[in-house]
Amino acid sequence: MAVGEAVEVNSSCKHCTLGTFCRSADPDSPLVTGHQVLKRRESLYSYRDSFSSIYAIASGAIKTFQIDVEGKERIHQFYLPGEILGFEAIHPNYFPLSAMAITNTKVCRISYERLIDFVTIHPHLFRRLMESVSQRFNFGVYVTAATAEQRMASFLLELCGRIPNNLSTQDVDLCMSRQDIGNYLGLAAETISRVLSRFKNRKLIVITNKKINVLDSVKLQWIAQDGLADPDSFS
Amino acid sequence: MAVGEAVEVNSSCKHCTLGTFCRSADPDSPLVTGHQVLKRRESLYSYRDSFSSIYAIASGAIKTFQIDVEGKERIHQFYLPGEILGFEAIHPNYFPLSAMAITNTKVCRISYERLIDFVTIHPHLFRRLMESVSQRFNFGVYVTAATAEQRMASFLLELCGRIPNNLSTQDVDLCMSRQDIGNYLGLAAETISRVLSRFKNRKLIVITNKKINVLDSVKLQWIAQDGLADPDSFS
DNA sequence: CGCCGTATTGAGCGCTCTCAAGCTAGGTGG
DNA sequence: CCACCTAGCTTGAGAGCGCTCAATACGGCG
Repeated sequence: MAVGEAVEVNSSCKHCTLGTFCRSADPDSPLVTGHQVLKRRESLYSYRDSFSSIYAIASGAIKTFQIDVEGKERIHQFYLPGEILGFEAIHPNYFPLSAMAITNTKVCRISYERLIDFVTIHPHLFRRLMESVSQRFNFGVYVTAATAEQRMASFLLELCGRIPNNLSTQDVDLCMSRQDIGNYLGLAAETISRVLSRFKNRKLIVITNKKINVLDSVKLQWIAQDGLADPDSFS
Repeated sequence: MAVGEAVEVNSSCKHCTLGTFCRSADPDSPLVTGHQVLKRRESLYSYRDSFSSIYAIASGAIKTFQIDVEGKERIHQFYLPGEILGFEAIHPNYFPLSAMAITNTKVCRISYERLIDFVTIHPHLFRRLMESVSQRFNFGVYVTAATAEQRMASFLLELCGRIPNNLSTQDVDLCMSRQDIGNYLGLAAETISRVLSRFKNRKLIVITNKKINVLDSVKLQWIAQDGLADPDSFS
């Protein structure tokens, strides 16, 4: 997509970190310098790619990850609509993690140099950016929790809160595979499957294919906090 | 310390994220609005404290953590001289984690509102700040690694790279307790002790009290990457 | 309808945890 | 200056959670 092309607005834009900044600039120097449409499994950038832009998710979802010598994938983070990825690349000046679409995805490219200019002119954009960074620092604080149930409960609750337009905050679209969740939480895919089944049997959630409906977020919070099974749990 | 007081320079300042910005302002409106000296175990801020400032470490070290219902501590991050903490509090507008000195420590307080003003005037400060944020995002990517040895090796190597003035990059001052390291890596303190002993027996490191000397960073990197013991390891 | 990737479920093993007992180092007071 | 005291570290033994390997079930897509 050519630089300066008009930026269309879609439903997720109104929840985006950038707010209206991506559309408020003059046509010759927009903040968002292009879009990219990715199919599932397509790469946004790869380990050691040179850095010049960060990206905002317009729709879909992206995972950032490393591959170890044995070929095992360690997922560093998932990114959902409205969220920004690529900050990791600023300091080393290359991407230290690879990024791949886990579903059909559209991203907005933000030139880092242009972002610096914008921030200087618009203090409010700096606020938005730091809020996004701040939120990101709070993601995944639970990945070292003692038990698999603690990690999974925390993960589900966090996802509920991150999904834009989630009125009920009860329905989660599990766009990532069990393997991906496992690679994020430091657990085997089979363990993810088992824990979800246990949650289902305890009537804490309903699983319908890739969608999860949280029935009892209070008990999930208990589990997330201390890993103790609730009194009336007969796995 | 009164606002506007002259900011003294110590050895760690020249490696600080803020660079010279903390001293470059006019006396009526400095970026650093005060200092705080903490003894070991003293609290810098606590969970749910209201947010108005972030902090730069001048000397010493700080840990940020949560306490669960069972009283177990989960450490989110360690902060060393020159590093900045408190970003997590921007979005919720309160501190979602507690912060405590793990050794005698001195911090510089940075008013967030003043930081916003400064960034607008000084694009270079924005660059420094984003570099710091970027670095921080790359910390601890290994905490979900499969084995305890992988996590510990990665942790040691990361610490080597983070210590300011570390010419050899081989000596690490382990200012935190085994328990703290365990709470950070999601392992028991006993496991930390055992892994360090194994590294010592394999002649990968030398442990003298709280100091660690890395003898074979190459093998540590192998362990960090795939958890495989090297051929000549007789734990 | 049949294929293939993904998810589920089971059995057995192994790494890490827990519990517990020494050990070490640093600080305190006689 | 040394004995004591305490907190932290080390090391051992046994148990348990999650991993691996494997078989089966499911579901999307041609």
